[in-house]
Amino acid sequence: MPTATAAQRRKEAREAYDAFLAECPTRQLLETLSDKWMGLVLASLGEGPMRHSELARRIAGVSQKMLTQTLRTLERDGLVTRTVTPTVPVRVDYALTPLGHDLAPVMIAIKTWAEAHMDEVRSARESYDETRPSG
Amino acid sequence: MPTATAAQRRKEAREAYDAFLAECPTRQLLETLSDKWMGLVLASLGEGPMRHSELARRIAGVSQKMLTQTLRTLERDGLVTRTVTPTVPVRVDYALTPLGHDLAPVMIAIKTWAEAHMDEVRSARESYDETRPSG
DNA sequence: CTGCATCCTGACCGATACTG
DNA sequence: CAGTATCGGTCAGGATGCAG
Repeated sequence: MPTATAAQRRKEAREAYDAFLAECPTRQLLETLSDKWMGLVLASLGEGPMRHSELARRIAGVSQKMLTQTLRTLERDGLVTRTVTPTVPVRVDYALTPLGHDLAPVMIAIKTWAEAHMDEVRSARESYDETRPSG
Repeated sequence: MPTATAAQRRKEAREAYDAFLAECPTRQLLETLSDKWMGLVLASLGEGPMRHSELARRIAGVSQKMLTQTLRTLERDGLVTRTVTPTVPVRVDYALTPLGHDLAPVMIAIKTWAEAHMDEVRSARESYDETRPSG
């Protein structure tokens, strides 16, 4: 079809997606991105490539299992590359792909927002809890 | 201490918060914001105030329970206002607070990103799954 | 229409042990 | 060091029924 360029088709596809619809695949992607550790992992890797153990140290409280699971999902979704160096012991490096680099700033923005507005949220909570101490 | 203005103290507090630390309250706030329906609710209300039933319709697949729960959290955190009009039947309107208006664009950005890059993620998944069909 | 309480299932996630 | 597998407790969250 000579009139439909790749760019045009991409644009159409983009407009067809709507995360407000339950059946839309973007809904599932949005939920994946909203997973507990996604933001922190992406924010970490946004600072540069890291080894598995470095990530575990950077992101306090994440279990080895959850970290691996999160990284696997990110790898499958094309946001992160996994590079194994077959030394003894093995060394595994993770880095953002171009797609991952595109997303990372957005995830970092949420983290930054949370850190910047924590005080306001806190006082809002205090007001709310005072208003209804018992229900 | 006369040299520490309110603005300065606020700045210091902001710098002291770090979501990478497990004990930091922002970690919990980040998890709250990452909850399943937060993004979609904030994105909806970013378009303007809405009634409970309107939100339920806009956000396909959300249960009444989860919607109420999400809205309560948002209200408590000072991101959303809840206005009850004591008609029969009751009418309840939700709207973003200034703080909510500050956050909404960031949440919308994630939703938009997901919709814009769904195709790339999809093909990344296909490649990944082809590479390891049985593990 | 909006919201609360209850029940109940399944998924998430941490702990642990084992492989390369 | 990095990853997989298994077990088990916890809890998110859907369904339902009732209230204002």
